[in-house]
Amino acid sequence: MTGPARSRRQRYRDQTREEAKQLAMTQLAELGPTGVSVNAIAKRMGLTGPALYRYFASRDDLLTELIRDAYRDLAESLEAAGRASQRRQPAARVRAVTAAFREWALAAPHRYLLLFGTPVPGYAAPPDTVEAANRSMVAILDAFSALPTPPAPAEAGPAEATDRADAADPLDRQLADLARRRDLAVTPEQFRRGLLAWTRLHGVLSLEVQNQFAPMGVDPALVYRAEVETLIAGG
Amino acid sequence: MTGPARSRRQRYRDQTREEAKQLAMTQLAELGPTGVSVNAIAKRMGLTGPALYRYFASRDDLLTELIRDAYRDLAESLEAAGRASQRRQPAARVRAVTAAFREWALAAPHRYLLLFGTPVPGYAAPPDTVEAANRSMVAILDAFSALPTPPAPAEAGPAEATDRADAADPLDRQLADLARRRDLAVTPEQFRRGLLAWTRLHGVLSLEVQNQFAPMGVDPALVYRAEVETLIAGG
DNA sequence: CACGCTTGTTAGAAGGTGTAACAGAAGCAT
DNA sequence: ATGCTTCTGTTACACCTTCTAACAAGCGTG
Repeated sequence: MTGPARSRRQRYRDQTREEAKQLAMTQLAELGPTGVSVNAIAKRMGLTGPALYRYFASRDDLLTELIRDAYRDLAESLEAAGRASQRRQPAARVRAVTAAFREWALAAPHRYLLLFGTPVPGYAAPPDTVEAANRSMVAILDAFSALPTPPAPAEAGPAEATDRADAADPLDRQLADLARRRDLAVTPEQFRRGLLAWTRLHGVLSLEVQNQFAPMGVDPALVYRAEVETLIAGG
Repeated sequence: MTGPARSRRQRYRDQTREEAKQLAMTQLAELGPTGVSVNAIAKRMGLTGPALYRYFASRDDLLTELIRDAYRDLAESLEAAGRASQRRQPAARVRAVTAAFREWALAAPHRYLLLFGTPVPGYAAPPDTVEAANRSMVAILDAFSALPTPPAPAEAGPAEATDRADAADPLDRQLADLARRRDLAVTPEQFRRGLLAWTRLHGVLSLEVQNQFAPMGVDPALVYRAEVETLIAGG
């Protein structure tokens, strides 16, 4: 679990980096993404500005680190919620994981926006962040894939090929491909539901976190709940 | 239609402001929200930095103006799509308006993120922007309210009070209140569907605009279409 | 002990926002 | 037309930012 016995210096270095990141997060919360200033962080740590550049190559590098951590933290929260509700009914699991998602977002709205809001300056997300995003996606997918397949409310033909689902819809075909490529044991229907969960819940949270519901007098919690229940019911 | 015969100076002033805003938008597209620099804009206009402060009180003021314009433009696009499809079937109208929404977002992703991404610095949205957001919301709501009421798939009791919908669900009650407060002639069910359209479509667009679908190998257009059709089918 | 890597310092370049003080042009009134 | 006022643009400056360069001092290790 613990690292390979870091040297005294390494430990101190890690500690300094950690402290800087923590201060950056509070600065992010207080002043927004543009308010994260290497200089200010350094001063609060009792250092001069340039000293921090021994620890982070640039301001972007620091932000990337925050994003990386946030992704990891989100994935761990969702996975933990999944594990904690492992032995419960599928619907209860879905409720647990989706609730964890919302709680994570509301616990630190700026952090949520760091991941899903505007990318900061010109800023291209490093490739490992997309992998991290996938971990969260899989956690949600996982919870949803335990649900029974929805009744499929008589789409076109009643006895039409539901089993030969691959070719039916182009989206289903893409999802089947993707599942194959990533070795995920989910049907396209399950994948579709997980994906829609992802986009729908994000839709609500993204607006909630930015207070876009408040002026409308609508309680975001109710909207979120409605979406979750709709998803559980089948889509 | 045209203003009250602005004076020569006023016209020139408006023209200068317009030019600055246009340059700001291209700067926004090229460098992101933090790249919008009053100084750089002024220089590109053949002015010195401080000169532009005669036209905009601050950088935030300029950004607010861009946001205001963007909201207005979005609302007008949606309303135009609604008008253009006025005499078509309800489902076709919904497809037209939602397509207009997506096209508007993709035509200028940075502009979309200006409205629905991270609020720029610390930045509090001026009150008139929320009103502008509502105009777009109403345009979408309008398209959806022409759809036939969904079959309501046997919720709890079969013959239960669907007419007395107010008290049934807290969300429906909030929506009914809101509709009353704003003099909107929509039922809670219609309102609910419009609101969900808003959040769901935003969910897809928000992720698409930030290329969060690309690394997954999923075509956002298909996801969007799926959401639209689901909404048309009843939610 | 002595050498070297790491960490910290100050100085400074380049660029940003925004204010102050001033010069000149445009509009308006007499 | 002349004069007054207001608007527009200038330069100079204060203060902030990121980030590099050059230098000093400390820690760890051979």
